[in-house]
Amino acid sequence: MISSIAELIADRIGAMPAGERRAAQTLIASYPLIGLKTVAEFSAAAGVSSPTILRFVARLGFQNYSEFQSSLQDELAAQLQSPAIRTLNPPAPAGGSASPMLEATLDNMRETFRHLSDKQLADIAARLAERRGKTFLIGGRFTDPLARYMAAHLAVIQPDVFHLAGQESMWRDRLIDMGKRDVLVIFDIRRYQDSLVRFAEKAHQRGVQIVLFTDQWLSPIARFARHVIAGRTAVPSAWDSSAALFVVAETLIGAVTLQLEADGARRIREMEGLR
Amino acid sequence: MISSIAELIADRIGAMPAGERRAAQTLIASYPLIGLKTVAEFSAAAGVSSPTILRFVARLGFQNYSEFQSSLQDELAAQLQSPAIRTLNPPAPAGGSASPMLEATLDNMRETFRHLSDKQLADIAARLAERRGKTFLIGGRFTDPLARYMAAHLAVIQPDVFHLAGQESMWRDRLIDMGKRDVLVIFDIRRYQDSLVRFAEKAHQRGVQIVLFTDQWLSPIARFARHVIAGRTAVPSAWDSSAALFVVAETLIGAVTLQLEADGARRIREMEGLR
DNA sequence: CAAAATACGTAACATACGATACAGCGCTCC
DNA sequence: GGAGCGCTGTATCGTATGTTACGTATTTTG
Repeated sequence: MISSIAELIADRIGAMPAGERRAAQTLIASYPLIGLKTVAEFSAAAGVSSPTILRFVARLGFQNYSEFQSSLQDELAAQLQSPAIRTLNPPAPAGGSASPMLEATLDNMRETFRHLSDKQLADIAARLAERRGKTFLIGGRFTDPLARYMAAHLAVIQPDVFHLAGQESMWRDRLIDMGKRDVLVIFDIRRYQDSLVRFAEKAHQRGVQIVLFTDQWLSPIARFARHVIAGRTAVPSAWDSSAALFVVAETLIGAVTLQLEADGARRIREMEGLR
Repeated sequence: MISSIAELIADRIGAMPAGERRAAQTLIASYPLIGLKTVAEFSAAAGVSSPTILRFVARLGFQNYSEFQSSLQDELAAQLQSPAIRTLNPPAPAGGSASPMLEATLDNMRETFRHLSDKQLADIAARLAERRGKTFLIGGRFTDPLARYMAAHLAVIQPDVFHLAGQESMWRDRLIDMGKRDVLVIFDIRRYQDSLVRFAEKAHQRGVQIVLFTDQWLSPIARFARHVIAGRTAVPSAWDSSAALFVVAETLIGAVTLQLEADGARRIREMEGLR
């Protein structure tokens, strides 16, 4: 079975005329980047004319050049997004690694943090630590526990931390307490909940700064969010995994704590005394 | 020093207007592929207009969109050519790693699963899937969200799943419903809560099978537990990490789901139909 | 060796793409 | 509360790009 364009080329390169073969070889040599550039650049790199390139992609079975490029991009996307399948060769059973679930989860975390700069985390932590206003947290059907988890920790080290629980109508009543100085932390992954989106929109209209934890496809709430954390959620299971978001949440909790300690927050010192 | 566009964005995202920030977040979320597509596609994905995308790349310092795309391609080329240096973010200065928090968490997970045999997980999953009795879940101050998370999932695929919330006196009243056929899942890490220990003991006396999620030093509840999952919790932070336990929980959820599907549970089939 | 078929490049064409001008809007700051 | 500024989207324009037609070169075959 042929799963990549590279294989497809290898399969048919024998039946190609000279010019197209040069195109094929050029593409393989720096796969797949040349294929993402323009026809003119591709043809120049291969030392042939533009039409030859087009005939080449046509011979591979594509209707036009765009379709060919889209395929390459999809392939690249699949590679970049799932590090586990990055290598063409099976990824070294290395100890026969027990759980594919665990492997996927670890990859998700690495990927999530790869797309998350230290600076971004520091910014969010600073915003949460800066105690001008209140902090609200809320989550969706399966992610609300993450909101609770974060709220439980933050509430220990600073005042005015509220987890929004219960019915939609209950949160809506809290909107009236929210303003520009406040922060709303929302967890929302597929399938995105309309109620949350509506709530986020209203909060946004009131000037509340939103920190969104979502998946890589971005909840529509991203539209209103000041900060977006996009975590990987794909695992070999019937469910999506929130583990990567969980780890980001823990990291943030740690950063906020550190920040407050550095600020010499009296609350922290008092707390130590109480232990 | 700034070596990748991703870093450049992270550096300047704070100083961007809302629309451009959405562009930035969209790009980071599926880096760098969206940036290789057309302006129209990029803008659609970000939910903004084309000019906003162009202003975004201009703000990053590029003369035009092509120059921006070329940079992305060069970056990608460098990345693809040397598979060893795959990471886009500063590739972990050998030990000093960007996020020691992440490294510690990943280690914790590997360690946790190393001490956790497949058979043990399978046994617990089987016990949870075998639907003779009820399933109760409860957690401590910071771990209760984990219990909620697990309950939220299990409740979807099987009946008689209850999360025990609220005051201690409230759970105690539920003891009367518990018997030999039932399972109680408890999350308890340092500092172990007396209330939970007392509750576990009483449940144990009633013949309830206890599945305990705890840390490597083992909560006193381990004494009464049928199954013990000991997760690593140490991280460079003021708090302990529950991430490893979280991943075990997700793994179990997946395993139970699979088991029930295999059993051909009618509920699962009906659920699919409802989607 | 001749004639036909295939391959390839040049040049003209049409489309879709990036770029720009402009107007409406919201926000901040007096 | 009003004036100014900055941000964003709509509509338009010019152009770079993919595409096609056609003529020449090259190879193949009888």
